[in-house]
Amino acid sequence: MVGRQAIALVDVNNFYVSCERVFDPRLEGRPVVVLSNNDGCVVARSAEAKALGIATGAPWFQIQAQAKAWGLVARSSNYELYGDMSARVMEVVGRFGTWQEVYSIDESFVGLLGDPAQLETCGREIRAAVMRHVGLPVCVGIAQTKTLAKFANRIAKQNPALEGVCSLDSMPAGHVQAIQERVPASGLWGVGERTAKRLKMLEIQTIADLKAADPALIRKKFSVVLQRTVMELNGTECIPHTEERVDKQQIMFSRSFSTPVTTIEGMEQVMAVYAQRGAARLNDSGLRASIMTVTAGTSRFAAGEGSFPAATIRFATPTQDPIVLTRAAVAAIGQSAVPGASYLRAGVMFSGLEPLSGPEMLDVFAKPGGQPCVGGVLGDVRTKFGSQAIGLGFGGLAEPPSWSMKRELSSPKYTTEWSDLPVVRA
DNA sequence: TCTGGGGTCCTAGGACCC
DNA sequence: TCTGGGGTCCTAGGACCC
Repeated sequence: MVGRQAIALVDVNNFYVSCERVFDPRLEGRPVVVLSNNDGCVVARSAEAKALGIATGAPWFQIQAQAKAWGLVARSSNYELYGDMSARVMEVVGRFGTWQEVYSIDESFVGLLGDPAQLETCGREIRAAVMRHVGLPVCVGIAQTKTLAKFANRIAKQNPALEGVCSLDSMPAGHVQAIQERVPASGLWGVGERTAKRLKMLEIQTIADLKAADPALIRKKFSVVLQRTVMELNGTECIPHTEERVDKQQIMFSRSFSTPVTTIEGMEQVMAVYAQRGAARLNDSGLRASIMTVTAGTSRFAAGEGSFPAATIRFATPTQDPIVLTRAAVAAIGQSAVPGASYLRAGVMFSGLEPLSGPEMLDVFAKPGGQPCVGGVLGDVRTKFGSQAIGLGFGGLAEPPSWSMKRELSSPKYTTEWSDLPVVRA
């Protein structure tokens, strides 16, 4: 048989934890968790931590007390490290595919070609290559559609005997069927809690049940999204692969604070900083925005109504100018925030995006051949001298303000800061 | 005291037009 | 007084994902 098409889903096992382990082998074999921003809750767990019964999303303050007794190690999330490791994994995996779609920070779909035996061999080669070049463990699921590749990947993860690779076509059909009859539909990519509950009312409980359901009925009662899932389960490709990332629709910068902000002036400071962080993202993406939404919120867990102000600003001329955006964001939050409310988070969101084009703005900061704008210059300075090197108003403070994010347990930026390069002694 | 941040896609409904 | 079909564009909200 020549050239049968298949799709592989390659993802890194416990990605954040595995990244930490590459640079700190003492973490090997120990329970390890990685925490969200502000060291709030658990976002990644090692197998040992899962075995302890620690759930994703578990608040750190609730498990911290037992950490010592468990020998549990916690790390703050270090997105610079993970982002850089991700790029390395994607590059290696991409070498094996006829196409590649990067789906998330630790997953990509790749197109493979071959008979079932070749496909499985290829999966093993991908796994070995990523381990050799990047030092991270991956699992590979191979099948005819994305939905099935995801499912195969799950089988690979849950059956150590498969050694990280599951090619659905190499498995006995009865075996696959048996698993599908056992696993609830909610274990499937694209089927969440809500949908699973509604499916149950139609006596559709397992993946096998869903696979056998009438696609037309599913579309009528649910959506075309779920109909596609049903068809993909039956081997018909319905979810297109997009090699090039489609243009972004929106760009956000949103964060919780380490301590509440209760004054209007305080929120104006926050917005001054956040608008600049958002503007920097716009600049990095080569985009400008015609709509900016600023939001803030009190704790979702506090008693009472809470306050969730939101204001939308439209710009007659799309912009990415941090001065314009900061000024507008500060004014908007000043008008919509409630004095005395105990705000815990804020964000800015940009939409109505379009590419920066043409040097229509005459600017003293213009650089030859580049985009002439303040945002670009600020970006260059940050790249060269560090992210805290320059900013406007409160965004230029060298010492972070009191409400800034807490990241007490962070590992060094091993691969992206010269000063954090690991030292090896022989 | 403490509870993440960033996205995508789809649908329904309203405004407006011919 | 009752009463059209068809279309576009935009927005809000739901559901899901990692």
